[in-house]
Order: sequence, then C-alpha cells, then structure tokens
Amino acid sequence: MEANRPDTVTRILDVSERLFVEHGFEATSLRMITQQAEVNLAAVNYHFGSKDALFEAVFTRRLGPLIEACLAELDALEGEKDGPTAEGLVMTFIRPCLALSKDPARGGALFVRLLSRTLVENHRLLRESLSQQYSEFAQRYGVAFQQALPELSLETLSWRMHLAFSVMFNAFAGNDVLKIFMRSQIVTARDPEMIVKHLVPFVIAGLTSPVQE
Amino acid sequence: MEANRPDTVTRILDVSERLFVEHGFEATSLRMITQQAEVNLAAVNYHFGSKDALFEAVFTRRLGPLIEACLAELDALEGEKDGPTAEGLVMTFIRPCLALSKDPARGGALFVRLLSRTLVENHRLLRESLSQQYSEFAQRYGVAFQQALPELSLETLSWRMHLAFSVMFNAFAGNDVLKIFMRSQIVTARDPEMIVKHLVPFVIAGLTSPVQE
DNA sequence: CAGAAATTCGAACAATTGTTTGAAACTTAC
DNA sequence: GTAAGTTTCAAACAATTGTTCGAATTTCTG
Repeated sequence: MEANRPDTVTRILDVSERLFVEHGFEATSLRMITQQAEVNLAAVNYHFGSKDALFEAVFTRRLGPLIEACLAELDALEGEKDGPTAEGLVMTFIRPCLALSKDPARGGALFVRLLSRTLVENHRLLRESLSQQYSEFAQRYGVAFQQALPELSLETLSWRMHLAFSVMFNAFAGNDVLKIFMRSQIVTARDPEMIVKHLVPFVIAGLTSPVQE
Repeated sequence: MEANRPDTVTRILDVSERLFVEHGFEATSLRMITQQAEVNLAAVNYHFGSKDALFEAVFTRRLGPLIEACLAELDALEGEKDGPTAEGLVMTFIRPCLALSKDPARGGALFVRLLSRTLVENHRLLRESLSQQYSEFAQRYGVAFQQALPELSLETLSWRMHLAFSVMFNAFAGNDVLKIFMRSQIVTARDPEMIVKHLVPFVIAGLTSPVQE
C-alpha cells in the first residue's frame, strides 16, 4: 500500500524540520518526533547521536545546497559582460529561495522559516558550526554589491545589505509582524510569486536610494 | 548597602525579560529566573500564577506603553496642518522604539528583541491575548499610510507596510542575519542612533518607491 | 503590643526530558 | 543456510521541569 515511503533517517529529518519550525527546538521533544515519524524513540540517538546533532543535520541538509545555488547564480551573473546590478544581485538570492519555497520535495518554505527562526534565536549552531563554513557566501555578496553600488560608503553599504537580507529572510519565512495586529485586513498570501512581486522592488529601492547627508 | 533594590515582582520581571531574550521561553527555567533574581522558587507562582502568566506579564509591562507612545506621536502628527508624510509616519514608530532602546530603566533594547523573537516564534500569546488588544495600532497606521501614499493600491501598500515594519523590528532587535556569516566585516554597532541613520532612509525608499507594472 | 494579612521559605510532587542498554528482528554476504 | 553486521525495539536511567503545600517569617493594621 505505502511501499516506497522514505527510510528512517529521512522520515526523522522531515518530521523534525516541521516540528522545529512549529514549536522551536527546545519545545520539540524527541518523543514528538519519533511518534510522528513512526520510528522508535532510540532511533534518533542511534542515527544522529543526539538531539543537537539532529538539529544540525536538519540544517546542513538544506543550507548547503541553497547557498551553493546562490553562488552558482552569482557566478553566472559575474560572467556576463556588464557588471552586476543591484537588482541582478538580489535576484541571485531570491531565485534559489523561491525555488526552494516552491518545491514540496525539499520541504517548501519550511526550511527558510526554520532558518529565520534560528537566526533570531541566535543559536550557537549558526554562530559556531555554520558561520565559518559559509563565510564565503557573505564575502562574495559583499564584494559583488560593492561593485554594483560603488557610490556607497562601506558603512552605508554594509548596513543596507544587512537590512536587505533581513527583510528578505523574513519575507520568505512569512514572519508577518503586522498579521498579529491586523486581523483580516491584509491577507498575506503565502504565494511565493506574490512575495517576490512586492519584495524585490522594496529591497531594490532601499539598496539604491541616493545617499543623503 | 543595597537598600533600595527593586521588590520581588520587579526583580522577577527584569530577570525574566533578559533570560527570555537570551535563551527563549522554553529554555528558560523558573529555577534560572528565581536564582538570578534571588527570590524563592515558589515566588513566581505566588505572584504571577504560572510561567505562562509570567511571560504575559513581562510583555504587557512594556508593550502597552510603547504602543501608546506611538499612538500619541500619531495624534500629534495628524494634528498638524499638512497631511502626514511617509517619513513622518515612520518616525512616529521609530522615535518611541529609539527612546525605549536608549532607556536602561526600561530594559533598553531587551524588550524589542523579545518582541521580535516572540513574533518569529509565532507565540500564541501574541496571536490570542495581545492581537485583539492592540489592533488599534495597526488600524491607525493602515489608515495613516493610506493617506500618505494614496497612489499605492491597497495590496501594494499592505505589503510595503508589512515589509517596512518587518525590517524595522529586526533592526531594533539587532537581528544581524549577515553577522552570522560575515565574521568581522560589519560591526553592527548597537548604537541606536546609528540604526536610525541607515534604517530610516532604507525604509522610506522602500515605502515610497514608484510602482512599476 | 497583639492579631491579621501578606509574603517567603524549604520540601516535595508528578510529569517529562534526553539518553542508554541489551535483546530481538532484520538485512547482507559467503 | 548460517554467520556477521545493521537496524529496531521495549524498558529503564538520572536529571530537570512547572507546580503545590504547609509552616515560618515578615509586614501591615488596629
């Protein structure tokens, strides 16, 4: 009947990804995970070693390919004749996030939400294990944006990049800060295309705004 | 020696506010709180009733005055002769947040960080208890922005407000999404004035960007 | 000062947490 | 088919969790 269901490791990862997003790392117990994944309680410690290691495994499964996709887009853009524009650079980040959000096989928007959550929670996993590993990501974008927006000072550019990635992450994660207050006024459809339609112009405008002294 | 230290309730609230920000709600135990606050373990349940009620108390202590300050600024702005501009509206939100961040007596930037964290975590407290209570906040800003940016469709305006408040919240909370990756490149000084210097132009540009079809 | 009310205290409660263990079941290889 | 290796299983582990209780203590009130 259900012959080709994923193996134990994959089922644990899928359920963990969803539960970590819904309830957070601390509030998600191994019994919740193993119960919904229909595996034995000891399976987590057998396959991953510990709950912390499971969390890291959930992360590395998606973050690596996502960052590689961004860097590949960056390579393609820098290969063109004209220098990269700010909009082009933004799209090299948007497109992989969009593709991930629209792919149910890769958890859809779940992982971006988990990433956003973990960033805000300031987890030690992101501070220690993954920060060094993926420092290339930020360095590449830093250089590229410096090239695309040469009129900005390093301080201003750094701040605008910080703000731009901040709003992009939160948009993809669906963190509706206003949804809490506005009852039914804004229906923030989770449609990823809709996100991009309004997100990209907003970010581009913020990045390319003329400096005022 | 230390005669006028705060009373038990205040000490619990102060310590809880800090620990909830540092470790999150679930990962903060009552024993951590009572130990650092130098009160008995049972004091929390005696004064607040439960850990959930303590969390709500930590919230209501700061959120109410903050929102009222924003609405007061809004009243003052709407009382002027000219209609409110987008920048003026943004500043009615920025100024109270800035004042709170710079006031150690009110926990400084702690509460804004807690608010940001709780928004991302999608806590039921913000969905249920506080959303109805402070719906006036969003409604007032919705009407005001509609007046300041009449050329925008309701859909576009809603999205831009969502993105604007999203980036403002995260900026004040100090959620450096790039800090994780960039090692020492960007030193995002926690100086609130510095935040505003770069945050406000970014948000204004995104809000007032001409619509492109 | 005496009595009442409010607060603090130490101790214990049941429940849940992540983790470990050794045996059972299964898969693979010769 | 049998032995070796891999995976699953039920059960238990010590530790920690939020909460409760009654007695001690302090503070307020007359």
